[in-house]
Amino acid sequence: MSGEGPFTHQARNQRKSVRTRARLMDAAVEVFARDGFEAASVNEIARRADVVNGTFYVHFKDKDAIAAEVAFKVAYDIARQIDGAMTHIDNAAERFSCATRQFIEIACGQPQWGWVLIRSAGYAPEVHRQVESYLRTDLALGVRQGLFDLEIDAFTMDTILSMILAALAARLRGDTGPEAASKVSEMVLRVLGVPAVAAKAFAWSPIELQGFKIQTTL
Amino acid sequence: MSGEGPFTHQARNQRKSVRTRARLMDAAVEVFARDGFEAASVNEIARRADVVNGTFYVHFKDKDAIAAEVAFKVAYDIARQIDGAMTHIDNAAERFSCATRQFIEIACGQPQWGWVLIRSAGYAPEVHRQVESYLRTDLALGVRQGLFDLEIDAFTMDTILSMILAALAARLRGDTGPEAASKVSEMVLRVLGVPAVAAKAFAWSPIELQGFKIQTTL
Amino acid sequence: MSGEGPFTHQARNQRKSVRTRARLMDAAVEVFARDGFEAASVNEIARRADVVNGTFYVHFKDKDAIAAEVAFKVAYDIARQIDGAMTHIDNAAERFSCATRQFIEIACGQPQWGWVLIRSAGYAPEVHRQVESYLRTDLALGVRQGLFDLEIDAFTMDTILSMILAALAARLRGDTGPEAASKVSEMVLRVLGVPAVAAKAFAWSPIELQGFKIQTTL
Amino acid sequence: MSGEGPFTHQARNQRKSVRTRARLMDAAVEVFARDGFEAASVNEIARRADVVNGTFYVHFKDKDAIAAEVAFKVAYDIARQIDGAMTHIDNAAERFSCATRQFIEIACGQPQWGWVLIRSAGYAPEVHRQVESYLRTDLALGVRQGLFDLEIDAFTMDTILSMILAALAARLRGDTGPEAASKVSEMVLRVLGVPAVAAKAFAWSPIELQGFKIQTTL
DNA sequence: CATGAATGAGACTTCATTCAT
DNA sequence: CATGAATGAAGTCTCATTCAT
Repeated sequence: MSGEGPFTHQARNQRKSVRTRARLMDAAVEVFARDGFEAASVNEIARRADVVNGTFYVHFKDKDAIAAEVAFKVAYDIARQIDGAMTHIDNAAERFSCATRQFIEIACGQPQWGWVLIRSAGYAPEVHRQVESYLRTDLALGVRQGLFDLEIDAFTMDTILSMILAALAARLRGDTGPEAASKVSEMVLRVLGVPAVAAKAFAWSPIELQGFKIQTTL
Repeated sequence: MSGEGPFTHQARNQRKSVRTRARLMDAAVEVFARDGFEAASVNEIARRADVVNGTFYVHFKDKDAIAAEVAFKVAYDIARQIDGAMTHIDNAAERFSCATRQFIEIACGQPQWGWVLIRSAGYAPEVHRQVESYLRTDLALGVRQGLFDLEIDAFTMDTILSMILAALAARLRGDTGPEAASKVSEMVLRVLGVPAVAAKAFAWSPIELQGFKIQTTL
Repeated sequence: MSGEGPFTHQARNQRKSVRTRARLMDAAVEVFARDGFEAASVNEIARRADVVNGTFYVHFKDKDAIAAEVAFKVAYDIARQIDGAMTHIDNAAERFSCATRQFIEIACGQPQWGWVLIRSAGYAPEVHRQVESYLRTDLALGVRQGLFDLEIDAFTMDTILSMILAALAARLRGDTGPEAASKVSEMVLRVLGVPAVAAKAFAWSPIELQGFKIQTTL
Repeated sequence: MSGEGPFTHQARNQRKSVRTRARLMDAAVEVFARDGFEAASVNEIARRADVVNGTFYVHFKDKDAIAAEVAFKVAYDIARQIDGAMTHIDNAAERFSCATRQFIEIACGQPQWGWVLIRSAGYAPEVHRQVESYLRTDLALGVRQGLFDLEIDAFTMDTILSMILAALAARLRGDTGPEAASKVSEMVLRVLGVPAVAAKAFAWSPIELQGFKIQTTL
């Protein structure tokens, strides 16, 4: 067991079964992040959780089960934190920019969670759909506010999400610095029809990136 | 062997060794496209190529080797064809739009090649870099022509490529129709700073999509 | 727990420990009957008994222990009931025919018990020996009465028992109807030396098949 | 590898693949005979055949596949040998008695093959059906010859086969001596309606039990 | 070159059983 | 007594890879 992951931390005062389950989930995050779903092995997850092979199956039916649960929890927690921190922002462009930048920074702060989000597309597509639904709310708002002039359909959502995830991946790979979040925000705002100058302003405005800790819900 | 794939076709008059190699590559395209790199098995590739598994290793060092070669060839051939068909276009926005739309349509016409391109990110990153270098030429041209106002750096390239591949994937999944190519072209042109009206014009202008056949080079 | 099995029924007014044990035995009957001894799992037995797997080992040393006990009780109860219902019959051929036919019908009425009897040969051979000892009494009587002319040794017993169990299995599989009991009775009586006409008469005489309920003894 | 089994012997001059396959089949006979189908493990079969685990799957799809093939070959070879040795016998009672006695003795001479035949009921029912079909020919002949007066239906066949296999099992367990074959022949002939004296005569007549070697066909 | 049998590591999964609570 | 989490051995099966022919 390499330290204590977020799930384990959250479960520290619960009964043993819950703690073991949490250790398995933290281990799964690490393994899925590093190897991807296909190459990840239940054995490796169990080893990292410091339990024997068979214990895994006491808690999860199979690899798919833990993968889905992990991906969902990761997405949910990040989304919830971002959302909670933006209740006071009304302008859709600002909301979008803020959410995107926070999303990327939070995910970078916990690189394994970031990779899980990126890779979950293959095995837990509902996670991306959930992220899209969060995004879509603000984009639709922007259309109503007259800020955006692009039709927000499934294809648009898909494309925009792929831009954000590409930026996240570049950050996680170390190919780019923290400016990536603003860069991709600016690019998306341009796509949405925000004039170049305004797009730059929204995307690069100083925001207070809350030093969110990953705080899981079980 | 299910018919004759592009590589096999190209090798039809060569000596046996070359033909076997080509059959293995066609088989690999099918298998990687269908199963992805991890889930693909050498045995399955060999079976589809109508050779025994040992023969595989006469021609390729391992699974990674054939994967890289296949992805590279696929990307190279598609890029070369697109490029060759655009020698007469000077306007960078027009070139980009044309290239993107043709790229997507060609890849859709040979869905397995399309999937290989998308999935190769994981196991043959140099393929994406090559595609990017093709794109970059036109984007840099656009900047020189004063059409684009975005700095064309590695991050920008990466993001734009992810948009195009997202559109291709949506097409291949059947989530969208042929309009996806123009849609994503328009979105990228907006990103690049082309005014909305002009972006729409470039992206949706009728072009003659050459009925390119996949024609491989060995 | 699917309803209430015979053992559970019998234990309904006893203290909890006894009831748990009975539930495990009823569950074991179901599982052994359905899956056979090898394929049966303690986990499955416990699940059906609505206890956790650890509880199993409070009551039984291992799988063999419950298997033996279940098989023994099943055989004992059926035999006792048949025997009790024949106190008024003196003729050995009639006794045999009656016992065989009732045995098969009772076991068919509770198919799981039937399968346990058949399959117990593999893991609880003493059960068959017990059934044989019941049979042997009547066959020896028949010899003394001059009805049977076959030496009643262990081999004979074994063969006759296999005939009866084959008939029971055919009934349980649904390969044959209720006439199987009389058919096999007739066949055995022929083996024992009863003239064909008499054998037929004994085997097919109407008897009142008591609607025995399975009533267990703990 | 404990010596050389019949299949291996037969394959001794064939190419390696055939020999390995034969070794696996001989090993499977041993393991199925000793443990039964359920308890038999592919690992154990491979170990006895002196090949590694994975080699098993080069030759057989799974445990069912080798079990079915082994059971079928065993039954076929024994039946063929018995049949070939009785071309000169016309009387059905004599044929039946001879076949039964030879069957038991041959199977006893290769105890593992005997156990496979007995146990194959559970996993390769077609084997028993095949044996029955051999038997049925002679029984039907007996009816036509006026020797037997019992209707030869599926249930009758099933019961008679169970008698013969019970005798074989008793022999294999060592519960009885060579007289078991004649004893069970006599019992079956009585079932079939042959008068007691004649049944004894047929069943105990001296026959020359060919010292058949198990000789397999691949 | 091509064959194809063999390998052996390793993946997934089940299960009888133990033991601290 | 009952719980139920944990164990670890064992089993099934796949697969990349090697090598003698």
